[in-house]
Amino acid sequence: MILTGRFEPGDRIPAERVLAVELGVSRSRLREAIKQLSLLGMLVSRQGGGTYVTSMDEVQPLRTALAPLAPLTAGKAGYWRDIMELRKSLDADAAAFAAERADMADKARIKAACDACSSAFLSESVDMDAAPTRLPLAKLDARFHMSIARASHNVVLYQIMTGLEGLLESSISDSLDTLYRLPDVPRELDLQHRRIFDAILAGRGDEARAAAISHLVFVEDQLAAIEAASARQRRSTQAFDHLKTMQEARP
Amino acid sequence: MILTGRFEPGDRIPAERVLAVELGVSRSRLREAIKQLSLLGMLVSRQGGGTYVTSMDEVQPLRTALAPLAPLTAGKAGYWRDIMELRKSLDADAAAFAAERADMADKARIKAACDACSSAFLSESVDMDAAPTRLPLAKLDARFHMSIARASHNVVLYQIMTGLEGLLESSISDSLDTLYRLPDVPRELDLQHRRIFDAILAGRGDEARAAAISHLVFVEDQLAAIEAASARQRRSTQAFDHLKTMQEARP
DNA sequence: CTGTTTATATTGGTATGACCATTTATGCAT
DNA sequence: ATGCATAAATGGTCATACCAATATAAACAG
Repeated sequence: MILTGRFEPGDRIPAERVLAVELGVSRSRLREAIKQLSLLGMLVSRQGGGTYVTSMDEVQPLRTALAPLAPLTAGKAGYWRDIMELRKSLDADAAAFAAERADMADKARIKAACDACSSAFLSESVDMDAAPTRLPLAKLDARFHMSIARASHNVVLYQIMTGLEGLLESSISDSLDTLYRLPDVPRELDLQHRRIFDAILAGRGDEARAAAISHLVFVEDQLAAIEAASARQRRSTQAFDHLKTMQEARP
Repeated sequence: MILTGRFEPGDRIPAERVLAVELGVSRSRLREAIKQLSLLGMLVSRQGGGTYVTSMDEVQPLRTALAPLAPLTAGKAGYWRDIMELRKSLDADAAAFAAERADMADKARIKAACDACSSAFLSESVDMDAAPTRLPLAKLDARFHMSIARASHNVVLYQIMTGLEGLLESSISDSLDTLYRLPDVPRELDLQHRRIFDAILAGRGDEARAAAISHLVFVEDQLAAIEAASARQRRSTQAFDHLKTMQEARP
């Protein structure tokens, strides 16, 4: 029905009880179908409010479809390395395409996201936990990259990068939080962001690509260092526990 | 429960009526949850048989999750161009990583897929519709690229490429079928495949990357030509119909 | 007449019980 | 032990009722 145009994005579909009799099925069966479409992000239900057709422009099937799978990857070491490995290519493409195709609205969005990152990154050092309304730094950073992906005018690329972002976040949210609290890292990240943004603004695709790659390499290295440190910490703790157990066992 | 290891891949989970009381929810609610996990490919139900946990090794969440969404992309022109644009990067990465990391089993799989393509491509010209058991050429071609993706040892890359393959197929299956029936195209495709395979076998990453890119560019060009031709055909047919209508209207 | 508050109706979320179709297990006769 | 018919188990569907959140309509105060 959505495909045939009976329901436009944003429309509210008939109530379950109504649609069920219209389709000649029970409400249970209809609900199971709606659940599936909701999982794909095509429908969204609000209790008491109704069920609405998602705007296809902003449907993010990858993200929504992958979300329930995230726990599977939480534990896996190396999973985030796979993601970052891909992002080096995808972000590079996105930056290059954005440099070639971004219109004024795109550039404005990128600038806004970049500025938001700057102010957050640079003010973080002075007033630590200031406004609770402010988004987490990781979210702002992700938003900047997503604005570039959107400016690439490649919907598949945009959706995949959105999905990967969600996966990465659920995979190593702790390390991501740590990343922005390292000394001098926010300043460096902001510099790299500006370099990418300037290249896109100037329409220099190759330069944007190179800047994106070096940015991702930097982030990857930092994350690797954080992971290694936390692993070292774990081993140390375990060793200490072991030692304590031995001492207690010998009173 | 799957994550905590209570249910191993291949196990049969308790009956709905049993599991529902164990979890303290109604059977309807449990069924909706099972439907979602089934959509993700983690569970598979057989009426009368039971519900089983899918082997996580071969779970292809993207493909299964995106399948219902495919019709949305069928009509959109330019959608396949977005996909191909990405594949140029992803296939290049996959080939390069495969050249660096493929073990003997990987190489054997790639060789098998490549040989299957060769025999199918080259025999097609002599005996058209020979064995009905033989897979469509597009499937064989896709399998070759997937074997490379798997050899990259990057599970995220593998899943994304699998998903994109399914999307591309459902997006322009007609044009894909036409592609392998063009004169001299199968021979050229096979040559390019062999070039990629040889580079991977020899462990030359850069060469594999370059071969993959030029291969994708070739395919993209051919598909563009096919699409353009079919569009021309459509316009011509419409014009003819219009003409006929005018003539019939003036008896 | 207007804006606010309250009451009612609508709607999604859940629970329960029943029945059907298919598969699997059981038991009987050979 | 084997083969077949019957019974049990299991997923698929339907119908009904009730709960919770929301939206709409009615009532009310200004």
